[in-house]
Amino acid sequence: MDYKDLANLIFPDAKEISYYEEKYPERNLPEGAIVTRFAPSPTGFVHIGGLYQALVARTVAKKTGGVFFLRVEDTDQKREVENGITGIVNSLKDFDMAPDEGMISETEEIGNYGPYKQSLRKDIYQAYAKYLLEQGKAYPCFCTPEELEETRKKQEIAKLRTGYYGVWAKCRNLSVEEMAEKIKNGENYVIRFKSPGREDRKIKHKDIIKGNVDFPENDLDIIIIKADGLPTYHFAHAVDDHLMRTTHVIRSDEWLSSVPLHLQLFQELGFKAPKYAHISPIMKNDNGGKRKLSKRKDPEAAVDYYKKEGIPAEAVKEYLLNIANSSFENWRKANPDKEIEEFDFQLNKMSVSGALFDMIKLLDIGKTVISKMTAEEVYEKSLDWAKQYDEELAEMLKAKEYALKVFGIERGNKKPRKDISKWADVKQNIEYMYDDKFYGKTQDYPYQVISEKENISKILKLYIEKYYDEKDDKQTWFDKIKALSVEMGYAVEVKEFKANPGKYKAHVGDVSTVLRVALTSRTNTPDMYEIMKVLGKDRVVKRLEKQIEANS
RNA sequence: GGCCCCGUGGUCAAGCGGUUAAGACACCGCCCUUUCACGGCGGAGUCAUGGGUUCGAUUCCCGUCGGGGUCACCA
Repeated sequence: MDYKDLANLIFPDAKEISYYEEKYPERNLPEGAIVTRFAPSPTGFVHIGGLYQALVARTVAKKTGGVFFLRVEDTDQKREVENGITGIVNSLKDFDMAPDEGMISETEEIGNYGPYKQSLRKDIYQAYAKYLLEQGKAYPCFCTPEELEETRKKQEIAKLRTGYYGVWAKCRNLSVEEMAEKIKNGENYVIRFKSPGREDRKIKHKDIIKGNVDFPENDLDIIIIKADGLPTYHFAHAVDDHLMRTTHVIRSDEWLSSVPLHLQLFQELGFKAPKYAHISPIMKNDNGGKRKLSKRKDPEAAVDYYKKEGIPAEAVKEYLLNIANSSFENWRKANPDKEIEEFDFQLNKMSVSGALFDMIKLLDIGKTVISKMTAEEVYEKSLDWAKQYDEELAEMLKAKEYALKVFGIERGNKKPRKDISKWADVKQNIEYMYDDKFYGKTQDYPYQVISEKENISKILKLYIEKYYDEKDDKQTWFDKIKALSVEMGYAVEVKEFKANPGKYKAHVGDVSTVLRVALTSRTNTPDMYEIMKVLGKDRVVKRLEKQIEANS
């Protein structure tokens, strides 16, 4: 009995690895093309950190004419969640980041390097495990969880490194006959990798992001195939990224310390190792301390949160890209209208330490992103959002022509307004342009400097009777407000008012405020001239008259 | 605890032996022929700490402290 016989005993039906090597040949891509993947587990919603990794991975692949694929790592069936894959696929779609290859629904996939769902690749892993077994580079281990726990305790008491290595690796030195015997007796077992490493030797790793990192070699005989026949992450990573011809593994930096193991696995399997880029996680401030954004505690950790809040996907991507490469910001300033894809993203420029998540900055980017949209785009997107999350708004937006006019106010100028940072802001921003909302609310009107009732109604009355003409152009319209100010005895210029503070009680801006408040019930709105145009004469007069009445 | 990573203003960060230590968000002030917003100008605010090395350290080395990761039949 030798290793070969043992391998046959364990995996009698596994194919030769040459079969898979031929089935998944090197990719025929242009020089320098980078192949990356996003490889989440279907264990719940997509985390913002996951989206971040996916964005980075996709960006470098796109930039180099490579491939970005989605592989689902569902080797832990206990943690699996219903419709987990759908959630992942949809989240990527929401951010316009659909993969070139991989899963596209719960059961379907595209691409020639699949299956892209690990639970469907059992045969492949077993073929490679068999390959290692044949060479004596792997062995079955019969230790029970209880035994493992016991050795761990012993190690702890003796203040030794915990784990399955050296003298603690009991099954490592079983004879082939003993192993075969136990298997035939029906004992449960897993397959372990027989590590050739030594803890007292160093291994050098050059990470694209972290730079040079030296570790002790791995000497742990880690499990590669679990009792259920499925591989562990480490083994699946080596086999899959080799067969799928991944060139760059971009993943969260919690994997950094597994690099010695992974490199060893690639080596012993006879694979060429990919390049690694370990991304620092996105953090959050927690009572003065930093911690990773947590799925349980932080709603903003879930990518769906941004969708619900109506923060444009584009803004989230820009924000993330900004964390990834801070030069993005300057590039964006210089190229306000270019597509994100045109930015020359540099993997090696990514920060080595984790960034604190900054919602305020994100919302600021949201404002800029939305300010650049046309009225039509704003309309479509806020309607899409409203249909899902705000019925009332959806109802308001039914009258498309009118909504377009409202969204068109001060839009498209060289200096567009930036007052909407997310779709959830839209309603309160346009509410007063809708009569049922405007009249439906009882509220104290925030008149400011000019607050005496008689003056207010006098201004409004005068304006309607003497000055207001719907056909005026903007200059005439404003000249009339000035004339009204003069007639009321207020300063016609703010400058003049400031120069002679004792001389006037108020100025033209205060008169405008009275009109604005009467017309919209608020003190800050976009350009009043445009608002009045959109409202139209009848509605303007009606609103003003109502205030005259209220102030008489 | 072992191993590994990190530490520039409130936040994201450029800089990598000699700089008035960029820029962005936030904050404050001023300006911009109506408010708000935008925009412009200006302001406050930073190299964790102690030792080296050096003519000179934010930049290099070591220690300390602080933060993070990892040590599963989870990924």
